[in-house]
Amino acid sequence: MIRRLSQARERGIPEATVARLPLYLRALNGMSERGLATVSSEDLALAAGVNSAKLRKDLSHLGSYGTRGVGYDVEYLIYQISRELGLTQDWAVAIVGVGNLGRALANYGGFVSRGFRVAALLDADPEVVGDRIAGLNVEHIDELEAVIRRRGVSIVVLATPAAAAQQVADRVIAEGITSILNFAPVVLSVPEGVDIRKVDLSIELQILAFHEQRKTDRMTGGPAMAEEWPEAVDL
Amino acid sequence: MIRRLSQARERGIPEATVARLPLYLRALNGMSERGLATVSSEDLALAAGVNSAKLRKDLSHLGSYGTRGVGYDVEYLIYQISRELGLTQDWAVAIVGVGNLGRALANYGGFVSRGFRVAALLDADPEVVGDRIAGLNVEHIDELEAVIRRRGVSIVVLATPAAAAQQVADRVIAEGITSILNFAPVVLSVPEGVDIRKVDLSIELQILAFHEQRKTDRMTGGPAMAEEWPEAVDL
DNA sequence: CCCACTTTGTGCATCGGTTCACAAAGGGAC
DNA sequence: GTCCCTTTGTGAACCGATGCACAAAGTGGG
Repeated sequence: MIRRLSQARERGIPEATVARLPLYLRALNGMSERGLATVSSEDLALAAGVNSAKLRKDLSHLGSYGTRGVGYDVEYLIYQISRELGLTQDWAVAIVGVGNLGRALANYGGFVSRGFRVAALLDADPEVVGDRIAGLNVEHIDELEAVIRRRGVSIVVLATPAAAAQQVADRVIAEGITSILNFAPVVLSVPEGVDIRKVDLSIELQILAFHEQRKTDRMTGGPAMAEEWPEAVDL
Repeated sequence: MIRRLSQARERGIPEATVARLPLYLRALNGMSERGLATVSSEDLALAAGVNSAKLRKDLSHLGSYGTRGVGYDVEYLIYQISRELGLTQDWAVAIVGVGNLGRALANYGGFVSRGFRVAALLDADPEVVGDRIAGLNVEHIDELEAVIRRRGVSIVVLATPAAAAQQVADRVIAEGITSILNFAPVVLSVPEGVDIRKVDLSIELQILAFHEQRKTDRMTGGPAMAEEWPEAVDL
């Protein structure tokens, strides 16, 4: 008996595909709310802002869930993607660092929506420890290990100052955490097997500035005035 | 006369390289503060969390700024990368949407550090209009076009609710803005030539959840119990 | 039952990015 | 000046991702 299924799904969905699945899921949820029963790859791709061939190939990595001539069943696809992403279980998230950003994250609605639950807020500043934010008590960083264990936290969000991030990371990793979302502007060094995702506002701005400069250069000076640095004559 | 320079720099640094330059810049700034005069690709790569061959290739796209046998001059390289990224001029940034996130962004120190200046805060809620945040007056969204023009804003940060983002984007684009950093969880549709960068907290979490699930699966159930969805028998 | 039409799933060419490995280039000792 | 050591800059192989284009599979009408 030939196990056709495994052909597509057997261990390993491309990373680029994984990064787009949440996008598809969001688009599908919108369609579900609007009462759509099925959707074609063309329409879904449009809503998600990608090319339809790419969408089909992405979905084909999960399995063969479409119907030729018809499209994809919206609810069924939502279920499949959710399951693949692990959103059918719920994840307890701890936010470390309750400054402006940590507060914003704690209050961010889209967080809880699907699968994620803010289970703890921690900070080192005695001034904010004990505050009630988004229905949670802010706890002292000394409690970090205990809180992680007690609440079954499996994802940690770092919203601390840069100087504290590595230290906190080391502690949560020692406690068995292997998934970290880091907002602090530092390169964390972590052992094999720990997943770090980094969100860095100033890097995003710098990338924009690069392109913006290119655009305005093209308008005005142009390529000719490319070499206007002080010294540095190169051949 | 052969223009060897253009070989490397002529129009176009790979996108992947551009995304890493800010990382190098941050590492270099740290070294500069610690008084280091030169740095090898090996050391800089380590500090930035990348492979040294990749670092060298990245830098080679800007020009030939290293010295064989020695390494790179820290200050000089900072200057070159800054210039390439367009950080030698300063950019006026407007933040639209002064909720929790907008407030966090306005107060974020690393923002101003190099080249960026928060020049305006705008919101639709009359409750917050007039508030003073991070030394700025919050202005009403009706003033959007006027403020952009008056303050010479060239980068807009969207921290509005999802429902408002597209509308605000349309307005700022009409005003000539071509660089947008979007925190709202929507796919913006924009004309050719407008650069959008998207930061999406819930997508990052979902990607983490995917990997976390894989890891715990491997520990417990394993690959055998991969097909446990209700209906759906596939061949 | 057959035909025309729609839409998926995928083989294949292509592209951009990463990594290896090494020749070329510079520094310093003698 | 010559030799040895260090480190850059890059050619070339490799790898993953993208997009085209089409065969396969399904629907609906007559």
